Amino acid sequence: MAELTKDTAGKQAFLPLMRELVRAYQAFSLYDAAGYQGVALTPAQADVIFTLGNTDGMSFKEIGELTLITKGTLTGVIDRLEAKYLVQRLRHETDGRCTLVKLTSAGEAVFATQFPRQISYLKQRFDRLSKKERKEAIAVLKKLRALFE
Amino acid sequence: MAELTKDTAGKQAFLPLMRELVRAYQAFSLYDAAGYQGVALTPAQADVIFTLGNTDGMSFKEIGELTLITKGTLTGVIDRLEAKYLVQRLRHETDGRCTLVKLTSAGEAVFATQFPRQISYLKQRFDRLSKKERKEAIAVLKKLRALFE
DNA sequence: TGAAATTAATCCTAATTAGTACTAATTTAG
DNA sequence: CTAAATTAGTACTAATTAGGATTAATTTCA
Repeated sequence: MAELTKDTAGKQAFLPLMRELVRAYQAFSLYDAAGYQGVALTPAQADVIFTLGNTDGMSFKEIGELTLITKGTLTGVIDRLEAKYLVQRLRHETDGRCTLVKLTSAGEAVFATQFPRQISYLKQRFDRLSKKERKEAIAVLKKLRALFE
Repeated sequence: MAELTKDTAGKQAFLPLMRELVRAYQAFSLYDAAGYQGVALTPAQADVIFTLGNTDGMSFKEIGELTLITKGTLTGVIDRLEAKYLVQRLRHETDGRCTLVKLTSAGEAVFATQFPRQISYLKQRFDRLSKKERKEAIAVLKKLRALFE
């Protein structure tokens, strides 16, 4: 294949696939975010609450790995959750570098009501796919993800 | 199906699919963003430059529809591109409410070099899929997108 | 042991994002 | 024709994002 130019670059065969990936994710993301309308949680905050639910707390590092929120951002997200008394920072028992983040009882209560609520909301749409379709979609998405790792 | 609780919600069969969708998009997005390292363009700025390339300019509204950047954000993105002398705001001929955004000659030059560069960079990975795999992936992504519209 | 390297979190900056309110221009209707 | 509704863009706020510098604590290893 010859070098691409500004005129040929836009005609590459992979571009429709790339656009569909972006559109599919964005459609999902908008739907998900709409589920938090009227709840006093942003998607990032809900992600943290849902990650901490049913656990005894996690370090920033662990939360970051599970939610894919980077450290600098996470400090701010936890700050705002702490200001709402939904999580608390605790000293780590053995490693003084770590901070343990844990749901407060108010945070547990929010988790207990909002987590099932959001999952039900998402389930409405995802359950329109058959088991076979879900499996096929997972296989395709894994293949796509593997392209970039 | 009974009401979900905080204990059953996390066990829904659709969740692995949802996670794969998020991970696949994020892997792509990180790879794409890495392609702009060392170029003085952010992904959003590049998106606008690439959208305006090979055109005679577009209104904010048109750019927003194509890039999915909302109007409030777009004002800032265009501000920064204008500060770099890569685009210019022009008065719309017939509709005084519109502003026409157009690449400057510097902007055209950036488009002519960076657009093929980024497309080649993305193509390296996407071309690891066969034509058949791409078609299958598009079909799956369209089905996913349709769930949320 | 003690210096060097690593790790965890915070602080800071610049940019993007959504959303609301606002101004100006245009279009629509009565 | 004129008042009302719509449309386009800007201004502003709060939150998220990445990335780099910094500080404190821990681990490694010579």
